[in-house]
Amino acid sequence: MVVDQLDSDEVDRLFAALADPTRRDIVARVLTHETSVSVLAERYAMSFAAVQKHVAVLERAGLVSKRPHGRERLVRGDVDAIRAAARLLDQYEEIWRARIGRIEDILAAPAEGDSR
Amino acid sequence: MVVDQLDSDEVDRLFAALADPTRRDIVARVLTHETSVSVLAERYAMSFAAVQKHVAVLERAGLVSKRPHGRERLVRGDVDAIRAAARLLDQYEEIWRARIGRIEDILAAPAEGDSR
DNA sequence: CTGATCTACAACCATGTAGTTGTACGTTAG
DNA sequence: CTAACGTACAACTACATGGTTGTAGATCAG
Repeated sequence: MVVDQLDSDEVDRLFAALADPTRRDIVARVLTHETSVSVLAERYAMSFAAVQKHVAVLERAGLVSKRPHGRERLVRGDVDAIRAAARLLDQYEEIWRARIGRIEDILAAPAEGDSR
Repeated sequence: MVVDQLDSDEVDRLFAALADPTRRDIVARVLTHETSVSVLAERYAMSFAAVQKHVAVLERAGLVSKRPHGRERLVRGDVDAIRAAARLLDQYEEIWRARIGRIEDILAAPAEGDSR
């Protein structure tokens, strides 16, 4: 299990990595099948090197990891990174819910200085 | 409520907008307080125009919206966009869980050709 | 061993992004 | 009315990013 406390740079890399359709597709694929980079590359209308770069971005973000298998590198998705991102978003929703509480406080309090 | 079906470009904009610490901070702030752009700008060590641009990025991503209030524009966070992003991530986790099912199938099946 | 395959990496180009400053315009305060 | 304020937008710089091609090192197949 991965440490759940992400610093700002890690969050940057996480969301930035997810902000590209090719990379999201790669993540979805390697979450189910561990796949070599070259097999991945066949699926996309770009060069092998371009796919390699996308994988590197995902790896720096912690969304995938590679392991050597003979001459190929098998890429596999890391669901923990996705959960960490999801937790982040949940925290924003909690901030939002806290606001509701305050509004209800305001409504519950009798209007002071209601100078309309 | 916002339409929940996001196309690829919208997802790109969503995650890209979240991939910046200043923008995440702005979102957190305006989720609780509706805040003018100039008041927001005081909080960050950059020019007013730079903050304005960040707000514009967030707006294009659907994470905030602006409403005119006299000469100022009040920015408020939209939690629906955050929920949409969270749902996206949940879908990746579901993809991952589906893989588990398949692994269990493999384990359940008697080993064929178990040539160790 | 030799050739084909998979990967890594560097160099390069085009484009987008984050920041700046400057200008212009509507709105509020006095 | 005039001055100050809040915003919008354009132009510019610096740098990151997504793509390319080319080269080189490991590893596998025959």
